[in-house]
Amino acid sequence: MFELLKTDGAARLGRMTTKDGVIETPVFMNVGTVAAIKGAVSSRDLAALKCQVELCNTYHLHLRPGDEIVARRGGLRPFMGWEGPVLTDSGGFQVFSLAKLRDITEEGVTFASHIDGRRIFMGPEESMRIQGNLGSTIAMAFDECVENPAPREYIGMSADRTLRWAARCKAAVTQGQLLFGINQGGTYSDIRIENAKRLVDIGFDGYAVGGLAVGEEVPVMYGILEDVLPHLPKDAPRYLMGVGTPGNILEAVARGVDFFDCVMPARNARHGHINTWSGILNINNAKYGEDDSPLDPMCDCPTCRGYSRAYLRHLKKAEEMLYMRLAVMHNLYFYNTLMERIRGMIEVGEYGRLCEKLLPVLDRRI
RNA sequence: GGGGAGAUUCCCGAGCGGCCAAAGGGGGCAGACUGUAAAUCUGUUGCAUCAUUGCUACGAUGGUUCGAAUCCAUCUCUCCCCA
Repeated sequence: MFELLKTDGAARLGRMTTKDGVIETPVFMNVGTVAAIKGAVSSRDLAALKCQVELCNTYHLHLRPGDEIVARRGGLRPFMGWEGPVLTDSGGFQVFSLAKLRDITEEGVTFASHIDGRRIFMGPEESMRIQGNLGSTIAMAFDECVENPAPREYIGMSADRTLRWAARCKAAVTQGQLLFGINQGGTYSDIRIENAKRLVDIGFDGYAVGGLAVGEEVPVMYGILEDVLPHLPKDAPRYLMGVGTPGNILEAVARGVDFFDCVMPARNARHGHINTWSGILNINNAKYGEDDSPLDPMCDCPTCRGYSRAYLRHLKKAEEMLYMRLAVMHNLYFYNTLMERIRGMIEVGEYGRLCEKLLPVLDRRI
């Protein structure tokens, strides 16, 4: 299962062994919500991008193509041609992102499908059944992700309900699937801590911190991590959901997080923001029109090995889909390489030095 | 040769006496994006100025008017129809 190999301060080097493959942590999971990385990047490409885990979404795949269709193809992994581990998000984030299209009760959430408006009910049992059909390596508990800031009494009520849902998820999870519980509690540390303790009492294969990076200030997020992580078992992986920028990841690893996922590298790439080891480059900018250097001279991803900024900018301006593919591949490679460097530096006990070097640089605009 | 239509800001295109530096697109420039309803969204786009404001602009020139992109005259150029 999960082995903690080494620590460097609060930063952890770990290894999670699953039936679908080994995950070296800290890890960044590459987001393919509908069983596809947006930007025409295939599961085959992912291996060349040092991806370890692909993340897919329960809600989206339940709507289309339908989880039973996926189940009949043997699950997500054979369906999308990815041989490594898959984590499925439970649909809890859609309780937040589709807030205008849903209604919550103790039993679960009724969504108006964003595709055709038809009513979809999803509660803990439904989410577990769907994730079982999807055949993911790791299933996530069905939770309510609440925007920040939110009134204390709502957060308290919601976190309690999410906890009851977590217990129902544990009872309903498909045999052979790993299940991570999700800590909630908004920006209120006492609610978070109490919630974390009770989550640990139920017992999960891993623990996620959810409901962060949804409106609160970044230092508040770091504070919550400092308060909550010490209450989670050391021998279980911790997953900070939906985070974040390279700087966010460095800071969170320094506080003891092992798993990450985020749409940023793919979405930002599609929109022109390119991660480099000197900061964020916006390929839309006119100054790159005749720049013959690669996106990042320090990068050896397939994009940087073959194409110039001038060409990428042209493809972007011409709205050629090749732009997206090349840019998304670069950013994912960057994130996965960042995680590799993080692991390497924890291993040699120099994680602090890596942070000193990279933190002032990676999230800055160039 | 005869008859008709038109020339607007980088482009297309609306406006047809004052509320016009002039709608709306496009393009350009810039910004946002954190468990993806996102190949999306926002701002900006004559010059000068912090701003008030000033200057230059609706093919050209002249005119009518307190006031013209809008009305009149002439000119230049485009397009369509008939011979």
